[in-house]
Amino acid sequence: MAETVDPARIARVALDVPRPLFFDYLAVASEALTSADLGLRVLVPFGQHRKVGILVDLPATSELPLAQLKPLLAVFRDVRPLPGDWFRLTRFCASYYQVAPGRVMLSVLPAGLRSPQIARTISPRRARRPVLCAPDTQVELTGEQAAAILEVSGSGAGFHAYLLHGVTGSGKTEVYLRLIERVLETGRQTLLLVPEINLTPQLESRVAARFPDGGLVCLHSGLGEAERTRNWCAALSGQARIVLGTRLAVFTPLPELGLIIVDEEHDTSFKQQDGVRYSARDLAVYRARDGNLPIVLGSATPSLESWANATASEGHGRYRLLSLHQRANARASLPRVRVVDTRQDKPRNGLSSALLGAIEQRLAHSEQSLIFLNRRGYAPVLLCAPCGWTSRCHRCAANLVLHVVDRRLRCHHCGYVTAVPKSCPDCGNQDISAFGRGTQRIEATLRESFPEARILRVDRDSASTRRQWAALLETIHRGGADILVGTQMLAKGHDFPKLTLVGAIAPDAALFAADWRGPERLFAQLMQVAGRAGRADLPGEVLLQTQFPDHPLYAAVARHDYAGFAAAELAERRRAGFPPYVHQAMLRAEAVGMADALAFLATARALALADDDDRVTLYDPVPMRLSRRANRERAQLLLDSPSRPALQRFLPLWLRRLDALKVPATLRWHVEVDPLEV
DNA sequence: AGCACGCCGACT
DNA sequence: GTCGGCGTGCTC
Repeated sequence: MAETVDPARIARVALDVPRPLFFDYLAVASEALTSADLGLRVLVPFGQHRKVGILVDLPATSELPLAQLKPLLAVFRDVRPLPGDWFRLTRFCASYYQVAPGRVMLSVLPAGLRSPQIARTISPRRARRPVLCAPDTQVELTGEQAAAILEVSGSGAGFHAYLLHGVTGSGKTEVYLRLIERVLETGRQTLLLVPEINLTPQLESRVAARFPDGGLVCLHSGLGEAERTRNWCAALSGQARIVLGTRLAVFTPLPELGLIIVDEEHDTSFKQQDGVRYSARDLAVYRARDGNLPIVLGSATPSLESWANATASEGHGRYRLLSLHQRANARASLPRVRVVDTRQDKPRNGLSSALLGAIEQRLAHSEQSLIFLNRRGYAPVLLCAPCGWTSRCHRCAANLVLHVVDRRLRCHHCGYVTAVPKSCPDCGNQDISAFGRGTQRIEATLRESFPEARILRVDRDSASTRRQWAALLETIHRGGADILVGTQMLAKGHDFPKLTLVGAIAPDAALFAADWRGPERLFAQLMQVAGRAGRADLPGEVLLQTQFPDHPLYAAVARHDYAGFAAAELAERRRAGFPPYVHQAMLRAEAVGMADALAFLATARALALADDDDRVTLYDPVPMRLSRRANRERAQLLLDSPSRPALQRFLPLWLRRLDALKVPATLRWHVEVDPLEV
């Protein structure tokens, strides 16, 4: 029975619970609430506990009798209320990604504002308005850069999405900086999203250097809880003028937001992989449209989704394409890419004679080489040839990787570590051998071939902490290494002035991977790592070792032809019915037994009723590619639709039916919209 | 998600 | 007789 009372008697509160519900409380007389208080944090009794929630409404009536409502315990007024556009963003995120709104709203708050202890007073940052420093006069803009800046800043206010496609070294960052400068001049804030700040510390220092007192704050997981809270509050209060952050920063409240930039927009780390599975890039586009402001997506190798949006024929010009073809430093030319046919030039221990020769040349000239291999460890598996035993993780459907550095076998999926057996556990044979190659093994091979060279391995094992990573970077910049061996960690935007040779040892694996996004990722990786070679006045060279020297992907890399690659790949996607030509969602289940997981998915599939939209297709449940991880069996069910609205309408109806299902206690399931890993 | 309440096996 | 197993169900 609904009761009607004075408007401000009932406080509707969002809480971090998995159900799509808000909870009603009684406002206490001493704390009169008005609509100006919507967006404040409140403390409420919830079950046996107290929880922090967010005041989302002051409804006239409640679904529940008033007698069942508990009173609010406190209303926090230490920071100003969350603004209306923040509510629209979090609610859009909740509905698009099929998550409870309260979950989104509370999980994106910094920990300091989520804690149920009475919030400590948040010490204000020193309040200084930005003082703009003069633009670097040494930096001469290229014509393309100037045109891009003019187009973005000349379009006036209002929503425009731009795809800034710029080859490595073409000066995308300078374009960002000039745009930020103009936005600051108009008294508005900028949100600059980057993939992983740990990997690109130089962007942070560049922005800080350009706007030395420009109210720059960073938001990423490397910050302590207190600092993150402080920076978040500085953004909300308007003190911070530039927010530089990782995916979570897309939710930063910015009352005077005037521009959003997403750097390396193709990077998969913009997609949150657990909890609320959102794409920060896509939410950023929503946010720009909602706020009626420009957004710039920048990349040397845009995601095919964005590229399609920016290509007149495909995306009907939804995004405007801004191209930077020239390198900003005119003397620096693009590296020459050479394909090494490993059927002719058979690699010994992974390295072809062409590559060895090229490294030797660089050593003779005191230049650096980078050997790129996306495989950590010494060897991906240990093998007993006589009986066929292989080192397998007993908790995952994966091999244990041999790490020679610490004489251990490691599972890269669950973290299991064990000693290297002295003999085969099955047959006792003493002669078990390392099969395949990882970074450690290549490093060892290079030490044998070039005993006098200084070799540095850079992967998640050698740079597991921020400090180690910084130390490695410092060594590289100092010229303290002749040969770098590393994974894609090394591919991210770093300038290594003396680096003139890049060798990709085994790119073929990704070429025929089960994942249809493999080629897109491989192309981006190769372009990115190739971009490390030959800056300044030293010409660079890239060697790709492959058994398929005529493959169009490598030919496109050699021509530095992103557009050609993208057109071919999009044609293939269209033919095969993959995104961006269909929209996908993935229902995933994990349980102790595979049968439980598959049975749940089969039931779920049957719950799609005949009267549901027939433009939504549900495929058969299948075990995931890594079907067992950390002793949990995993399976998934793919859904797709040529119509995004049709899929969006179907999902909540369907998920409500799934919620009502009784499932085994150990079974966990979730749905992911726009999944990246299929 | 927590964290209750709620009905069946081995212990003092 | 009780302690406690974790199977369902609610939290305004």
